[in-house]
Amino acid sequence: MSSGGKKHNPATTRLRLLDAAERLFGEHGYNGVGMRALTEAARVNLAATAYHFGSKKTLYAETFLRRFRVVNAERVKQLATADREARGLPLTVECIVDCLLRPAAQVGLEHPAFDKLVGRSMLAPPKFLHAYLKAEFEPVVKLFIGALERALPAVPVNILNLRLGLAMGAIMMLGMQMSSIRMKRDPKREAAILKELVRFAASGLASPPATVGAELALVRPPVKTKRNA
Amino acid sequence: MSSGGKKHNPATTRLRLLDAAERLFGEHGYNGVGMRALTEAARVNLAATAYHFGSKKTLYAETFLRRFRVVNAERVKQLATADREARGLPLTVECIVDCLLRPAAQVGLEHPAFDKLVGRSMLAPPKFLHAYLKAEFEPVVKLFIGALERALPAVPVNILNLRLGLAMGAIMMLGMQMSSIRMKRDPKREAAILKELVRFAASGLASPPATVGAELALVRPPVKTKRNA
DNA sequence: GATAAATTCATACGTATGTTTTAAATGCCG
DNA sequence: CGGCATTTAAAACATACGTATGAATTTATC
Repeated sequence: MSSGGKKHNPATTRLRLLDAAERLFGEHGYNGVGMRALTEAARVNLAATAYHFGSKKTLYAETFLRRFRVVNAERVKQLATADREARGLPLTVECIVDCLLRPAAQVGLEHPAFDKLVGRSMLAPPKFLHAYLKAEFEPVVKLFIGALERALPAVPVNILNLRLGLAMGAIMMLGMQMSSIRMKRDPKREAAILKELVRFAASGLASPPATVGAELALVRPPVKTKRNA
Repeated sequence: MSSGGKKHNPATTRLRLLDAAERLFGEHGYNGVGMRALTEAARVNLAATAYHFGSKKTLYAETFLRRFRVVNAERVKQLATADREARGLPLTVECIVDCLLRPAAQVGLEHPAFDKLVGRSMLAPPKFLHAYLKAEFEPVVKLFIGALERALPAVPVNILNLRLGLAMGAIMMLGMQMSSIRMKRDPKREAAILKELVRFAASGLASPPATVGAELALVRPPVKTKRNA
């Protein structure tokens, strides 16, 4: 770059872009929003995206990571707290599921636009997102699967993996419904719905396996990585 | 149209378009596929979409309806059969859920591309799809909610509605996972996974309500229609 | 207050978008 | 044969796309 340029507010441009991206990508999908519409909604120059994020794709990825980083950190923290307070005893399934879903519900309620974005783009993320998401989620999933294994020794781990996926589908569905309803926030109602969601997911996770396990051998085929315990 | 034109095969053009649309829209989303790419993949003239479907949007909608019509018809049929064989007794939850999920799993396994399309576009369908989908799904949902009410008199109907939505999220999640795995079809394994899914969903549906019900009063706000019982 | 770095700006580039319009070419039915 | 529906190729339509450029302007540092 040469010199020069005009900065109206110090660093709000990044945030304005992220907020507009969260809302618009959630409403119309990645390919449904052009840079013109996006930058105008953010009241920002067309070239600002390239300057602050490098490309539209990177902005999209950052829109996810900004929130998921805090969600996943909170998940890990709540699970650790619960684990500490249990003093060696295995956690209940409802407790584990609560640690998993509460932080997501929290962020979803505070940012309904993000809920919509997740529902729209998380089930089938564009290929360029895979790397970002894998890095962000893998360790968290590993942690919770471990806790579930200890809480449900009777359920084979591959079935736990399958069921955890189903539970994540459920929460996305709920997020979509909630975010498209739009009403005044009501802590009592929100707590009740979260409780319902936790109950639903925990119920499914803890139910006696429907299969002997051998027939399900490959719900997920073994991922071939170098370091694969 | 003037005159002229060349017809290679009698009426395969429609089908080739629908098949290519199912695959490509599932892989890249509605806005991620251009008419040029689509018609070339279908080995069909660029103008064929306009001729047979009128527009890209209509083709997209027809891609959904072609399969959902058979899925929903099969759902209704299986529920009716089960109801007849029960001779007045209320159906079990697992049976109802089986009637709901088996036809979808069937079609999903036979057409993995459609599974992908559903997972990508069903949670947050483009606005122009709403009308089509509502007309296709509303009566079926009403039917199954009725059956669930009879099977689970202890669970308030608004909670049933919520949970049914969660269950649909779970099956979409499963469809996505399955369709992205890709392996030789294995009837035993497929049956086992369907059983797992049914178990998961039925478990969640039948669990004792976590809330007293009043606090949840408006999971879905009352839809204001003219004819609203 | 000067100098340099960071940021914003307006604009332009090349390509792709969905749709429509030409025209001619083909198969089918009566 | 004459008419009809379908398919094709080719081109044009106006608009939108994501990104790059280089200067203008603001902020930071001395």
